[in-house]
Order: sequence, then C-alpha cells, then structure tokens
Amino acid sequence: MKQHQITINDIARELNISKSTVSRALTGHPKVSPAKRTAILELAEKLDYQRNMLAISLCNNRTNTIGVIVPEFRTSFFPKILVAIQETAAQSGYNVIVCQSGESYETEVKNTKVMLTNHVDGLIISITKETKNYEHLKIFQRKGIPLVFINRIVNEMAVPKVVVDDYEGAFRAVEHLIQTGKKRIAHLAGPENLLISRNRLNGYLDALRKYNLPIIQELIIPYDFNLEKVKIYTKHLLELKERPDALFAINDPTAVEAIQVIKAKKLKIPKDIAVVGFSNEYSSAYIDPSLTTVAQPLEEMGIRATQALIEQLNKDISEWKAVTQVLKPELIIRKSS
Amino acid sequence: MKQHQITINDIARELNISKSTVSRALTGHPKVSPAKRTAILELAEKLDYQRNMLAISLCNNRTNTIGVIVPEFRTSFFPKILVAIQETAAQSGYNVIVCQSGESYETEVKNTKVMLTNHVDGLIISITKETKNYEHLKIFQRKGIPLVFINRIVNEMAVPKVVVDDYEGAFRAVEHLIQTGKKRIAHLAGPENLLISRNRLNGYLDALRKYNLPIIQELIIPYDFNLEKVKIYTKHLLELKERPDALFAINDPTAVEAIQVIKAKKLKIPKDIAVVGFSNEYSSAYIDPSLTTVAQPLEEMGIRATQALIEQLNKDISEWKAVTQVLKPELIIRKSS
DNA sequence: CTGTTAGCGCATTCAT
DNA sequence: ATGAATGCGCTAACAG
Repeated sequence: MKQHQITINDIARELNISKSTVSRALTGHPKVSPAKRTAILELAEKLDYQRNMLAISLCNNRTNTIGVIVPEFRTSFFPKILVAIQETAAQSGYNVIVCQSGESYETEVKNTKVMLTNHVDGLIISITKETKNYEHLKIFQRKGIPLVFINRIVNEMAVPKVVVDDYEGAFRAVEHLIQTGKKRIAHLAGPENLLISRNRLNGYLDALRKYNLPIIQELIIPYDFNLEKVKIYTKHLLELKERPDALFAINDPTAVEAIQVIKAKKLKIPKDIAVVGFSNEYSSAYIDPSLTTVAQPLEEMGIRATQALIEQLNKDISEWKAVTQVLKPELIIRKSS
Repeated sequence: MKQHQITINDIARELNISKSTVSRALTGHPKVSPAKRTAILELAEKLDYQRNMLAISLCNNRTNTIGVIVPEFRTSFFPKILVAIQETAAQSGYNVIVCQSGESYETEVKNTKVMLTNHVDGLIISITKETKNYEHLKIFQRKGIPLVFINRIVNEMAVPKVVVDDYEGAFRAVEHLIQTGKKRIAHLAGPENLLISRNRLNGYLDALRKYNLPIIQELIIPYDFNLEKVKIYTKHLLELKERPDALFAINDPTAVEAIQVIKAKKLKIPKDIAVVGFSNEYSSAYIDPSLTTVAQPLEEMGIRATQALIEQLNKDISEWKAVTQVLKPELIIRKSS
C-alpha cells in the first residue's frame, strides 16, 4: 500500500512554474536559468523527490536496465562475474537485474520472458547445461535487444561473446600432467552440448596427441554436472584394471569431489593419481591437497561483456558487430599434481 | 536502438475492436466474450506480444518488484539466501532486483537510491559491516515501502526481521569445545556494530561462564572481516605465552584462514588447537581438516523474509507487524574439533 | 530560456 | 459486453 509520491507537478506548482522547466532542471538540460535551477534542485532535495524511472522509461522506451541470466550460484564462478557486471554497468548508469536458471532449460526460458517483460535494454547470458534450442534467445535479436554471451556461448548465434580459451586451459593442464610423468590421464568431462565441454575435451585430446600418448576412450567420461555422480564415475575409474595415474576434471567442484573418493581409497595424491581442476574456486587453495587448477579472469569477463553490451546499446542495430573475445586462462599449480 | 514494439493497439486494430477490450482480455477480466477473448489471446501469442510492465506499473503505482541488498557475494552465504528469495518471490509473481553493497556503507546508500528510483514494492536488506547510520533505510518507512531485515539486522527499527539464533549457535559451538576438554578458547570476533557479532560474542562468553572458565580478554579479537588480518591475529594468538587451545571464529572463511596459519606453524588440529567456524560454507567439509561449524538454515531464511515482505505488501500500512523470526542453527561436528 | 501540447502503453472509470 | 475518455509521471517537440 503505497502513499502519495512527490512528482514534478508538485514541485512545479509549489514554484509556480511549468513542469517542463522542472523536468529540464532535473535532467540537467542546459537551457534553464541558474536561479530556477537551484530553486528546483533545492526543493526537490527538501521534498525528498525521487525521479520515477517507470515514467521516464516509458517515455524513452528504454529502462537503463541490463538483464543477466546465469545457470547457478552454487560456486563462486558466476557471483564473481556478476559483481564485475554490476560495477561496470553502474558506471554507465545501468541497473542490473539477475535471474538464475538453476541449470534448467525450462527456467531459462521463463527467465527470458521475465527479462522481456521488464524491458531490459540488453541481455548477458550464460546458457544452462540443457539448452539446445535457442528460440527464446533469438526473440531478443528479432526485437532488436542486444545480447551478449559469456562463458557458455551459442556459437551459431551472431552476437558478441566473451569466453575464456578453454581449449588452451585444458591443453596446458594436461600438458602439465604429462610433464610430471603421467601417462594414463582420465578426463571427467562436461555435458556434450556445452561448447566449454567440447573445447576442454579437445584441449585434453590434443595434449595427449602432441606427446604421443594413446587416447583411451574408457578414461573419458562426460557427465551432467550432477556432483552426486562424480563419486560413481571416480570409483569406476579407480577400479579399472589399468588405473589412471591422473585426472583432469571439467571444473573444481568435480575435482574436489573426486579427491574425496581417491582419499577414501587410500590412494596418494599426486603420487598415485594427480588431479587438476578448472576455474580456481576460492576454496581450491584450502582443500587437502590444494588443487591445481586453471584460473579464469572472471572479473575481466564481466567487464568486457558489459562493455560489449553497452556499446551495442548506443549504436544502430546495423552497426552491431559479433566479435568474440577470448581471454587467456592461467594454470595454477598446487599440490594435487 | 529499439525497434517497434507490439502493443495492445496493434492487436486491437488488427481485430477491429477497442484496446479496452484487449486490455481486459489480457488481464483476465471476466466480462469479455469468450470468442473475442480467445481471438485476442491467440493473436497476442502469434504476434509474440509482451505486456509492457513499465506502463502497467505506471498505472498501478506498483512494480511487482522486490529489491534485495546484500553485503557480499564472496561466500556462498548470500547467494544461497538469494536463490530462495528469487523462487519465493517468483511464486507470488514478483521479480527481484539485487544489489551488493560490497560491505561499503556508501555503496549501500547508493543501492537504496537505486531501489527507490526503480520503485521496488519492498526491500529485503542485510546491512554492511560499516552501517551505523540508518537514515537511508528510514526513507523506506516514511514512503510506506515495506522493509525486511535478514541476518544483519537493525534492532532499533520496527520492521520484520529474520535471523538465526547467533547466540545459541555460538554457545553450542563453544560448549562443544569445552566438552572436548578445551580451556583456553580464543574468539576471532566480528565488527562490533553488527548484532551478529555481539550475539555470537555473548554466546561465547556465556558458555565460558556456564562452565566456570575464565574470560580472557586477550583471547578475544574483534576484526572487520578483512581476511588479510586473520593471519596477523592468528599468529599473534599462537605466539602468546599461554597459547589458546581452541579458536572459535566468527565465520568459516575466517576459520579457514586461521587454519592455514596454524598448519604453517606445524601445530596439530584439533590436538594442539581446535577450530570451529560459523555458517557452513560449501567448502568447509572439504578442507583439511574438515571444519566444525554452525550451519544456518539459509533457504528458510530467504523464504521467510520474502513471505514476510509480501505479506506486508498486501496489507495496509497500519496493520504491519514487526515480528522477528529466529531460526535455529545446527552444530556440525567435523575433524577440526 | 520557458510554457504548451502531445504521447509513451496501459488500466480504469464512465458511458452505452 | 464493449468503446471512449482520462490519467499514471515524465520527456520531447513545438512554439514563443
């Protein structure tokens, strides 16, 4: 139950001037006499006046709001990116509204509806592990609302993208394992429809190839990010006749879960089996043994994505460019390898 | 650069009826002939029509949006609460916009301005460690916008609050340490202006009193959540003539940081010094040694806060009740104690 | 520099 | 059951 709200009419009436002048003073329009300007600003301050963005947005047909859809908040990965997005957006006067899809395609579709209904000026999205149909995203293109992908991108859509070089990150990680003498390197891979999964897998494969190691299919297990399953798969790997001597996991939570299983089996890390993760979670430095992992420049990712989006916001649709920015990952070697 | 947007006028024109009828059909008004209703709904679907919430909000003077301000995203604490808030809000048709204050009072004030400007219908907030002045929050009360505090509350403001029983959580944690034979229990405490800090400190003190243990001031160190300082304080504690034999930390990140220092000093946990944290971060089960901690029902906290807020949204301001809900924490005993 | 007018997209009277 | 008219709070031409 709201109360009466102070409007420009109130302050116009009080000052005996037209609301246009008030509006001008408030928006910083140059052609307002200094005397009136200060009077207006003072009264606004005194009355605790707040501009009604709803009305302003309705006029301008833009909300100064950026939508962000991410798959999860379980890890620190997306929160870190989000903070950067928020800050970058704020610097340009944009608000951010966030939805999380919970890795559910259905929820993601609903989220896009929310964004549309709220008339976001643009959208930054990282798709779910389930998303294979992109109709809900193409709507934004059709409506002329700029879209930017981060991390989990849709290659076939011609919009700006910001990603980390997953291939190189994976390649480096596996190369590092090889250089420490490992020869049977398992890979707990991600869902096959995600490009990050495929790129990391390719990095893994190419590293093996470069060093003339055999590619052993039974050591490559894609899974759906359901951490419960990591136990099963890791056990399975450890019970193979020829046990792997290293494990490259699609991400840190997976690696951490695998490490628990390995420790429960009384195997030594990294002596019996080395482990490398991906994404450098906060906790990865603190677990036992501390986890070797591939760090991604998340803050930069958020900044670049937001900048790419805002750039489009200020250009005509005909000038939009679908540039893909690829950021460099960094291998952080700790005690698990 | 937006393109043309489908409006009710478009579909009214197409169907040769008035936009009033279209509006009625779309809002589910009963008095619309079934034939027209279906025709309208079908065309809307076909045209990919999206209601313009801006315009609707402007009419209703409500946005169906709930604002949330939290101090940080570094830990999984607030993200977990947020997810619950989002879901609960969505069930009642509310959107959520989130700001993070980054533990800065100044940013928090800015955040509240953003919320006001965006005309949120209500606000859920957890204050920063710096917030000692509450004028920016009282504005909401004056404007008749309902407010709900979670976790980090302002006792002197008469609005609904949802908290965990920090006192009891701390008491249990310290009692547990005492029962395992510890006698010199240090406490890395939180900022003194936060009620959670004071409550946890009191739980700590009362547990010592109950078991007739002396309260030793030099073992109680309040700090400002700047993790860098944990190293210094922990080192200091370990170098005391009479070293503490246990440490109760204000939260898990603090405990984890302290554990690193303790391990670096080659002291055994929990034999030489036991450690207990607070809040049960995801990673706390995985670190070495796994961390004993006080778990909080975060999901329930988010749900209750959202429900409390929505309840107020539907009542007249005169009926608002400032109920404080206190949720029970749970001690999770692991290997660090 | 300033006031007047129109309209953003919609819900909601008031008529019919 | 439906249409016409009004206004939410504000900006943006348009005149002076």
